Amino acid sequence: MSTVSELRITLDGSERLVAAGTTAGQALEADGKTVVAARVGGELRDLAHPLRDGDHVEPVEIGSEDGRAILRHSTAHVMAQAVQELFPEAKLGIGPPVENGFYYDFDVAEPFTPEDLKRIEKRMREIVKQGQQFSRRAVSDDEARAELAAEPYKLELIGLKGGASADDGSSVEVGAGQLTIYDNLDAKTGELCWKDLCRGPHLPTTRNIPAFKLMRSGGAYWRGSEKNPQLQRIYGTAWESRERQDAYLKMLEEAEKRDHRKLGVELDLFSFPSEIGGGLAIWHPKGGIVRKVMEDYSRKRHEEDGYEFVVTPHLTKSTLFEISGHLGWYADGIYPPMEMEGATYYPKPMNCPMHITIFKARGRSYRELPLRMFELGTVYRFEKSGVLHGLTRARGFTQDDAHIFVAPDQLADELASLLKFVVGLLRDFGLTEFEAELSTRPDKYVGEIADWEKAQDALEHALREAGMPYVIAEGEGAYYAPKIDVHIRDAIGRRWQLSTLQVDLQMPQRFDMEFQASDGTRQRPYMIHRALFGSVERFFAILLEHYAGALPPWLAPVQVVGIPIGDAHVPHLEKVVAALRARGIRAEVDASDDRMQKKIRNAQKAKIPYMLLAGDDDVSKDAVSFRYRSGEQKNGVPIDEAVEEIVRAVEERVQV
RNA sequence: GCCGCCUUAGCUCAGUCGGCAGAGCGAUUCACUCGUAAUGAAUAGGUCAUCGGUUCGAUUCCGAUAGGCGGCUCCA
Repeated sequence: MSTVSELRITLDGSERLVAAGTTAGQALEADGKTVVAARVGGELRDLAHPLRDGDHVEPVEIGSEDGRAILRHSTAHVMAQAVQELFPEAKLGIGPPVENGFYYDFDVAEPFTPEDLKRIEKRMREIVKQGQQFSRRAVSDDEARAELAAEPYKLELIGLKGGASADDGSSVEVGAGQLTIYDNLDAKTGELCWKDLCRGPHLPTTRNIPAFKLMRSGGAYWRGSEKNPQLQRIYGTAWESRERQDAYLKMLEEAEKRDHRKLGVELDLFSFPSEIGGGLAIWHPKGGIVRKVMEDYSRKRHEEDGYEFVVTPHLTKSTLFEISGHLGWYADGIYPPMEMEGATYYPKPMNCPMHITIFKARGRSYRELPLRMFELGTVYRFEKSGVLHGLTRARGFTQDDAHIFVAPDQLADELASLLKFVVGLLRDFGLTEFEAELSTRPDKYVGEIADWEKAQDALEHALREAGMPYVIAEGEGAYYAPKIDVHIRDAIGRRWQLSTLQVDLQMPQRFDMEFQASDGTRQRPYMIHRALFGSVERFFAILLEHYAGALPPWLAPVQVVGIPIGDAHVPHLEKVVAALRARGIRAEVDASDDRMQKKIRNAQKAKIPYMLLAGDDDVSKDAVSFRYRSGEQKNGVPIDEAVEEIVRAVEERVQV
């Protein structure tokens, strides 16, 4: 190898000559605060990485996606250092960056307490202040084993090298190539303070961590498997500025306030009484009416779009789920069987076999296709107690489930129109941001590749027709079908998976479905599974959180409350409310003996869209005065006009 | 299901270093009749989650069970 005194590098697209031995950080003139790492030849590197002739160098800013991941990973190191200083017996698991933060797993005898977290965080702040340097050092496997002899989990990772996966986070610690250890060096003396097996890169020093906070701790299985020992995981967050961190914490606070379980109690919508059982909700009148409005609207739209309505029982003999294969593959999620008169019955976990049975009830002609069956079908799935989460993860719920049977040549068009239908309906509920995922054939699949490709092409065609942004999730499809999942973003930026469209290549075959084609031959239909809300309960919960409980008028359980200034004004308001009810508006008069101000407060807390006040002035003019949720008011509105305003808002499904 | 934390009135929570418990809101009743976020007063309401142990005595300490919450795993 010849020694060169100058290197030719490409910096942000333009060529430059720099002295031999120049680091990425020097070339980028990085101060370590804004630019915290470099991308050299497409790979993320420390700023201290020495450049070679021909390198392409780009800066990585701390606020970028990569920059934040590096910041969070470095913060995880600082946390692990603090933990091992305070708990010398703690063994290290892994500590990767994750969305919005990072975690590190530790094997400790006693789980961490909130007080422990405070002590750890305090020690971390000291380490950050010390400005310890993150220093990279390449080691051989044997050297690493010797240095980390006291870290059994790290030794296991060394053994895994190459096989490390992004799934369990282990790839953060060991890459496929050379092992590296990061030493934390004292800023003044250069003395070794701590070290960790790590692929990097890292921030230049701990002082480059602008803001962080420990969030919570909990148990976590080593490498994500129930069979492995349980470690203690500490979660933290870290950001490029105090402001960004505060905004994130505020978002979490806001999310907590919007928690549908909390709003469900406050607004008297639903509950999960323990005497009924975990994951089984009862709907109170106020929640029940919202549900009814949602379901009615869904039915109306389905009717307009050519669906047929079917109803199927909640229990079925085992036969259907034996044919479908669910009893073999998903037995864990199915409630235990009931034996009756020599037969075995199950509560149904899905509706599709029932709908297929309806298809098969008689011979079908190509003239009937596409045949679209819709049912608000209640299903029961056994979910482990630890996973239940309000209405979003329940044991009994109602799917807005449709199964569409098409001739093969109808698939593409049907999918395209389905997707438009889905988006249209979601928009009507006030959701505006959609993203889709197209999940393709997984490694373990059934069926013919040609069929898979045809189905995938049809799904992709549908996405383009609908103009929906999408990403391809390679290999993420179900074993029996590719699918489109539609995600929405709610008012505070959270992503929720909602609708799903699956092209099923298996069920028609398993159930030996067929229709008679125009040429008299019998052919197998394609089947599309389509849930739009996913489940009515879950969608309700998402809407409630999206709107923070302040549902738009068309969905609000009580749309109008009449508030009299004094008792004498009650009859006047009753007249107004009667006029509203005649137009289908859910309105009532608050004739309780609270003071008017208290009634306003109550209505405001109940997030009622319209308060209509009336005193002597209004009565004399045959008018009412509006108070909106915003606190704005509009006085002396003639009754007819007031009714029209409210009816219009409900009909147009606008938010107010 | 696993790890941790929690469970006191309908709701939100205080409290008892072991001596049979309190507030606010809500509910009920009475008075007040009021112009845009809480009128005042009175009353009712609790086997302190359940079961067992320690103790002269347990809501309080210990154990088990159930339910909830945060993670993990899972999510057809």
